[in-house]
Amino acid sequence: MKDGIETRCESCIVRQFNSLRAMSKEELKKVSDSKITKTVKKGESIFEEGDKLSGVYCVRGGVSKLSKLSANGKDQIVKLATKGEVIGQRSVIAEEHANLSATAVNDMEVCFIPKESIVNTLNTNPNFAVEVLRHMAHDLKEADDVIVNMSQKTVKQRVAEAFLYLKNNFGEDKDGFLALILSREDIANVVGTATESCIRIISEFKKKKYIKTSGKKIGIADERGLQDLAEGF
Amino acid sequence: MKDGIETRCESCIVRQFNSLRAMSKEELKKVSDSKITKTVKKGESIFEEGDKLSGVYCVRGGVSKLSKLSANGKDQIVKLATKGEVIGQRSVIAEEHANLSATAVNDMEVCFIPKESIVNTLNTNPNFAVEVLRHMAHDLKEADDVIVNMSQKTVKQRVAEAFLYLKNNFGEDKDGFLALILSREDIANVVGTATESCIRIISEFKKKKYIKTSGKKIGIADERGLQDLAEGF
DNA sequence: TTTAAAACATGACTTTTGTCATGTTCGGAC
DNA sequence: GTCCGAACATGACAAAAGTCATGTTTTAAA
Repeated sequence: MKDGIETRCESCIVRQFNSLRAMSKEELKKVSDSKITKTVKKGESIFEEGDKLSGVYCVRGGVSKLSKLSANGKDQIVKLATKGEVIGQRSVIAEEHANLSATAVNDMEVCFIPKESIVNTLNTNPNFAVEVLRHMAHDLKEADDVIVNMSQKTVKQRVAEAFLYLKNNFGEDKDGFLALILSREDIANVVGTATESCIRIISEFKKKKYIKTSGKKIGIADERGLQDLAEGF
Repeated sequence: MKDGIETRCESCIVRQFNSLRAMSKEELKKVSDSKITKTVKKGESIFEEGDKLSGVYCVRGGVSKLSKLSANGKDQIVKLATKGEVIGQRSVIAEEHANLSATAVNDMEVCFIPKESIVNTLNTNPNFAVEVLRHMAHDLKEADDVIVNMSQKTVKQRVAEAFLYLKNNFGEDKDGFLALILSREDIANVVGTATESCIRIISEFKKKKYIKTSGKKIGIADERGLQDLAEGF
């Protein structure tokens, strides 16, 4: 992780997507003065499970995977955080060590915001607190939905869902391939399965024309078909 | 669900366990004046997935399961809420329809608190907002951990964990049986497996002396053994 | 450009888990 | 007490998923 170019939060577009937009001008100025912009290269870690975080990270660009190592040695990816999302919030608010590790999936630019600015604003600006609460409520709903999918859907259904999720949240390039490129292993870790099983299912989907591939790029060829599959038809 | 006996929030012990303790005397008085105490009999529903909630429910006694129906017709139990917990909070805060159904696992007493009292206090009392935020942060961590367990542990490990969880969170009776009695089907729905698989594993655990049973009561006989099993040894 | 490591891919086999069928036990209504 | 339905239990089998082995292709570094 390396320090990067200075920018002001006040004029940062990314802020529109996250709870920082509920801050007052003065609060934002304080945050901006105390923040540090950093670049994180693909594969590098932002923080590790168990770390004591002294602040949060606002994602300006790139994508981070939030994952947790399980006893069997596999890294379950719990969430993918992209432009506009704030990571590390939960640990800072709960005053706990990080429960998840954050790793750059591709080159990233993040702003580190010391926790004091966040905690102070939380304690004095109810608008901000409620805004953060709303975001957390949303994350919790998503997590609950993931629990249901993990426990009730087959691996094949979950892989299909993962592709639809990637399309809806990260979009496609001009040739119709998913804009976010993940390794087969990462896909397996999102879905919660063995890498080999994941690869096998990708091969099957390709054979059945649900998807197309080109190198490690994957494109959705039959969205309706994938949807039906994910729903269990 | 039936209306019950009047009590005042100000003197309710249950409040100590939840975010209501961050309310001021006056705020609490308003809540107390607007709340309705209800009794819910075992098996009855408090609210259903998709309902528009007009308030939250504070659990005074008994246990509620929060579950979601999946496409395959099974009801995944996402959380068990007990004395002191507030349910429906997430939906009210996010201003969304309920994502989960709440059903009484045994006879319950709950207080319905209209959302206005909650929302007003959130917007004006940062202490309360932060307190709610902390609880939500805790729930989110738990949900993340469940995701990892669901995707990386075997059914056997998850059943073992479920028993340890029930012991730690609901305790045991004088004879060493788990105080919270769940049907085999409910256990299966917590663990995310077929009822038959769950029953089979219970039989196996009994044979191997990890647990003892008496009717539908289950007692932990070898906690260390169950822990090792849950960790994958 | 060569080359070694990592990522991708597939076959063969095992283990885990789900499903269907069937039977038993238990608890409450009558 | 008798009866009925729900919950519990178990066997037999099928399907899903994991593991191990092995080979191929990419990628990135020397």
